[in-house]
Amino acid sequence: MTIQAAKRETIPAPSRGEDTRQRLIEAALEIFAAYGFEGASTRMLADRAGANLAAIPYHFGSKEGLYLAAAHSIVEAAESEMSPVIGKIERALAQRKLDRDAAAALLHELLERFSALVIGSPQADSWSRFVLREQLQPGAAFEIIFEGIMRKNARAFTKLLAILLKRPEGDPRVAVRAQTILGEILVFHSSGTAALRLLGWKEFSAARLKVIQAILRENVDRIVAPVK
Amino acid sequence: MTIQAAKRETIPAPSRGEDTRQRLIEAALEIFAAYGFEGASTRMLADRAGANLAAIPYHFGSKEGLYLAAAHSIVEAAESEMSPVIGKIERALAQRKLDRDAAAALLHELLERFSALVIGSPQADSWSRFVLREQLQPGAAFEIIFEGIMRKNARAFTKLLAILLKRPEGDPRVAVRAQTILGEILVFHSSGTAALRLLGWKEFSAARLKVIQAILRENVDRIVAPVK
DNA sequence: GTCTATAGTCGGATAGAC
DNA sequence: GTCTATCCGACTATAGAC
Repeated sequence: MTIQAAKRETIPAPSRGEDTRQRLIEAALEIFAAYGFEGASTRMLADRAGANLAAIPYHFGSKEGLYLAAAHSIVEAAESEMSPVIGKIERALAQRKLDRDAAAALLHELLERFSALVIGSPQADSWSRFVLREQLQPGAAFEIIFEGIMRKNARAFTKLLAILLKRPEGDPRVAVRAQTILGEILVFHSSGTAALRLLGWKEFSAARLKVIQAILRENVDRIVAPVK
Repeated sequence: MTIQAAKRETIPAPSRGEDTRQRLIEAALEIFAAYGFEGASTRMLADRAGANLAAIPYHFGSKEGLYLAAAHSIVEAAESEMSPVIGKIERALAQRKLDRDAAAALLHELLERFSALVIGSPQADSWSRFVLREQLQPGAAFEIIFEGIMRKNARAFTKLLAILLKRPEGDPRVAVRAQTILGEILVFHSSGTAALRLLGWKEFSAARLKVIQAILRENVDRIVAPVK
């Protein structure tokens, strides 16, 4: 193995420019999520990244270019986080007719992973807020995120749900129900401030995430339970 | 009855200043909801209200003063919309021990009213977005809204839920479940853009609100159903 | 690639006539 | 109370030295 080949396999030593670029994207995720596009100034962004103001137009063309680059980085991160479960579900759906128990197990795994991502991980806090803001005022970044993550995940989720509810996949009632279940998770972010206050909590610790996940699981089991 | 007394009972002829003030608040609800505090400019606000730029500092002291006045107006509107149900629930809780069926009926009424408010009414669209943005970045307006509406409504909701779940009111598992159920409704706003696309809908029409409400009701009934 | 300096724009708020 | 005109600060983007 040549030194060149070895280098390609390990983390490549980032050039100075590439490093600045990366730090700017990380700063952008935090700052845009916290203050919104207009609320964030290029000075804030550069300061947080430890970079120069002029580095933004240099690397990304404009403030908006940096914003879109941040959206892309969310897609990449969410993709790598969710793709193991999504892949497993897609393979299961393609290969054989899923029975109830197998479908329920996959559904639980999907929701647990998703709730941990949305509620638990401190890094994902910025992602959720960024996405939430973009939904409030959808622009080019919304297209990137919707096509990059949401469509594929929702599709896998809806298919599993259709099996459990014994309804055709295209039934709008299945899709609506999928949204309501996702809402049970997302509320802890979109209304997180109010939720924490009403619960008398200071933050969503790991222990509390477990409490939430247990209830989410119970709710879902009851919602998809066969009618007797 | 004197003319003066008659005037007091009908809508009072608004003075020119009071009228401008009111139009500015209405514009503020729309514009701040759509673009956020920083994204909205005083020029946009004045134009939408058909008022002069200088009217904002004159009537409200500053752009922020107008923002807080808009928050207050949301509290008043939500109060008048929800208070009939909330009052009914509070009276029922105070006067007698509620049985399951009565509690369930009140819960359905509360959720139906709330979902119609959040998803259905076109005016409420601005309110929800305004509140959502304020949760993303809580400031003085959040206090006004939280203390003015959220606490009282959540309290009534949680008490009903505690009865149906046969658990003490203070049980965090009851409060968490309350949040998840609210999430089923709120998701159609906070993630409305994505939800509409995934459902293949253009907007939430009255007929579609009915579909959503039917599913919400079914979900809630299953969630609070007694364990067999 | 990174820096300083600055151009050019737009924002919120004010002054003062009416 | 309402208007026009204007100030002043903050912003994004660029130019050009290093």
